[in-house]
Amino acid sequence: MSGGRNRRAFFIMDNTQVAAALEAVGNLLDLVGENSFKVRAYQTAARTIEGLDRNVALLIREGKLQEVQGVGEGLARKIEELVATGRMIYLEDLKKKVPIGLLDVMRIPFCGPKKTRVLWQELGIVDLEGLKRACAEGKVAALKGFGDKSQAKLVDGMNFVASHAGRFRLDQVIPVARILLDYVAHHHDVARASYAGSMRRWKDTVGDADILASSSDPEHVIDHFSKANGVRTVLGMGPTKCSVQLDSGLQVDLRVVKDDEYAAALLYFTGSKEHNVLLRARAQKMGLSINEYGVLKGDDRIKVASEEEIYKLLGLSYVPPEMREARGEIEAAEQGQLPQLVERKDLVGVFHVHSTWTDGTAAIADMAEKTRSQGFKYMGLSDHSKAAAYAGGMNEERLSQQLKEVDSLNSRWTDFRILKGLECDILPDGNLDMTPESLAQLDFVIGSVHSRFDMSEQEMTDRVCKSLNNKYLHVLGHPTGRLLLHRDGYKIDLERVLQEARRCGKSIELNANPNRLDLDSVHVKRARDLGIPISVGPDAHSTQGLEDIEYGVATARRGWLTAKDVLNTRTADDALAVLRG
DNA sequence: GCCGTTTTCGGCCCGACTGTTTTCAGTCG
Repeated sequence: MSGGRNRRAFFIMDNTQVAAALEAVGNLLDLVGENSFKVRAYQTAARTIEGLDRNVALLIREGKLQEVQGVGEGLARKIEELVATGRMIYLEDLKKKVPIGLLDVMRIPFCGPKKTRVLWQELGIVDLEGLKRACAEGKVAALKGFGDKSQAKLVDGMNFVASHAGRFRLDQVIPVARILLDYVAHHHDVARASYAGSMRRWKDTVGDADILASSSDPEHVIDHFSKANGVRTVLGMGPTKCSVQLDSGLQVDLRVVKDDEYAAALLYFTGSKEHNVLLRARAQKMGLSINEYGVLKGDDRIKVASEEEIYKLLGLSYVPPEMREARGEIEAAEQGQLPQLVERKDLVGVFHVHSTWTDGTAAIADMAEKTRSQGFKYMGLSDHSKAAAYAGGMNEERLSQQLKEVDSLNSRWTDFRILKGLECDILPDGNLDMTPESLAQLDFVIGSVHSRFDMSEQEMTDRVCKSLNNKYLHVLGHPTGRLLLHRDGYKIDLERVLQEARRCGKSIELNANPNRLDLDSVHVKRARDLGIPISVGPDAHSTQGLEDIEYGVATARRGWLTAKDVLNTRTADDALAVLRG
C-alpha cells in the first residue's frame, strides 16, 4: 500500500502539473488585466519549473525551491501549498472570478488576453461555444477594435482548434502512461504488459493511450487499474476492458487478455489499422487468419508467444512498431530489407541546444554537464541570433563573448566537448542574420525561419532555398515551423527544399522537441531516400529538454532511419566534416 | 511577482506586422 501512496505523491507533485497551475494563474491574471510583469513572472516560472530535471517536491524538502530562477517568496509559498495539499487557493479564487472557458478562447491563434477580455466584457462570451455563436451573428466584427478580418481569423482559429480537439502531444501522454504502465505491470496477477496503439508507434500526436496486459485474473487487474491515481472518471468498465479519463482529459484504455492471446492482441491493438489489414490479407493468402485473440489455421489455433513469431509465421521479419504504417514495410520485411533502425544508444552527441544567453533556462555549463551525463561526447550549442529579439537573440558582439565562455568551459573535460554554433535566423530575403565574419568563427550554423510565416509557398521556398546556398549554413532547422496542435507549418515546397539541400550538401534537422517533431516522419524518410544527413536535435531550452531526444529518435525510426543516416551518430570531428562537405 | 541592489523600489526583452485605426493596440515569435 505504501508503494501506492508514493506513486500518488509523485503524481500530484509532477513538475508538469505545478507548471500547468502556474501557467493557468498567469493566463487568468492576464485576463483580468493584471500587471503584465506579474503575469510574466508566473509564466516564466511555469516554464522554468517544467524544464527542471529535479522534482519540485524534492527541492521543497531540501529547502531549495527559492534557488530556482524566477521563484521568490510569493511563488514558493503557492507552490508549496499546491504540492502539500494538491490545491492552490489563489488559483481557485481566480477561477471563481474568471470563466474558465476563456482559457480555451485564449488558445485560439491571434486571440490574446486583451481581445479575449473584450469579448468577455462586451459580449458576455465565456467559452468557445459562445464565441462561435457571436461570430455567426456578426457581433464580433461590430466590436470596437475588431472587424470583418478579425472575425474571420477567429473563425479559422476555432476551426483549427476544433479539428485537433481531443488529441495530445506525445510529451503529454508518454510520462503519464509510463507511470500507469508501471502500476499495471507490477500488479501480482499481471504476466506481461505493454503500451499499444498509436503511442507505441510513437505517432506525433495521439487521441488516447492504450495499455495491454495479460493475466489469468483480468477482473482483479481491471479493478486495480480503475483505482489508479490521477483517474478522474471511469468511462467504462467490463470484464476485459476499462476506459478511464485522467485529470488532464486524456483517455487511457486498458485491455486485459489471457497470456496465450497476448501476442496477437498486442499486434492487433498496436496497429496501424492499415498495417493490420495488409497483414491479415497476407495471412489469408497463406491459409491463415489473424484476429485480436490469435492466429488460426482453419479451426486450429496456432500457438504464438510473441509478435516476432506471428511475423515469422507470415514469412516476414519483425516489423518494429514505429514502422507499422503501411508505407512499404511489409514488402521490405518480406524481402528481408527492413532497415536496422537507429537507437538512442547510437547517438554520440547532439546539436541544437540553448542556454541562458538567449531563451534557455539553464547556463551553458549546466546544459553541458547534463548532456555529458546522458553519455554524449559533445553538445552543439546554438543560441539565437539577433533577429530573434523575443528570445533575447545575440548580436555579433555577444556571440563573441559567449564563445569565450565556451572556450573556458571546454578546458574542463577531456572526454566531452561543446561545439560552437548558432541557431541563426533565415531573414525574409533568404540571407542569414549575422555577418559572415561572425559566422566564420563557428563550428556549425543551424538556419531557421522564425519570422514572416505568412509568405506564399513560392516566396518561402525561395527564401529557404537561397539560405541553403549560403556557405555558412550547415543545417536547416525545424524545416516547416509547425507547432503540433497549435499551429500549422508555413507553406513550403518541401520536395524542392530537400532537393536543394541535397544539391548543396546540407543537413536537415529532425527537431526532437515534442511540440514540433519537425520534419515529420514521411519527409524524414524522403530525406533519407535522397541521402541527406539528418541531425536529430533536442532544441533543448532546459536541462529537462535534453531528454526530448527520445521523441526525435522515435520519429527518426518512423522515418526508417538507420544509424548511418543520422548526422549525430558520428563523432564530433566526423560530424563536422560532413557539415563542411 | 522577481530581482538586484544604488537595502526599498524601479525596472522587468523587443521589433515586425496586422487590422484597425487616422496614430496605435494587440499579437506573435
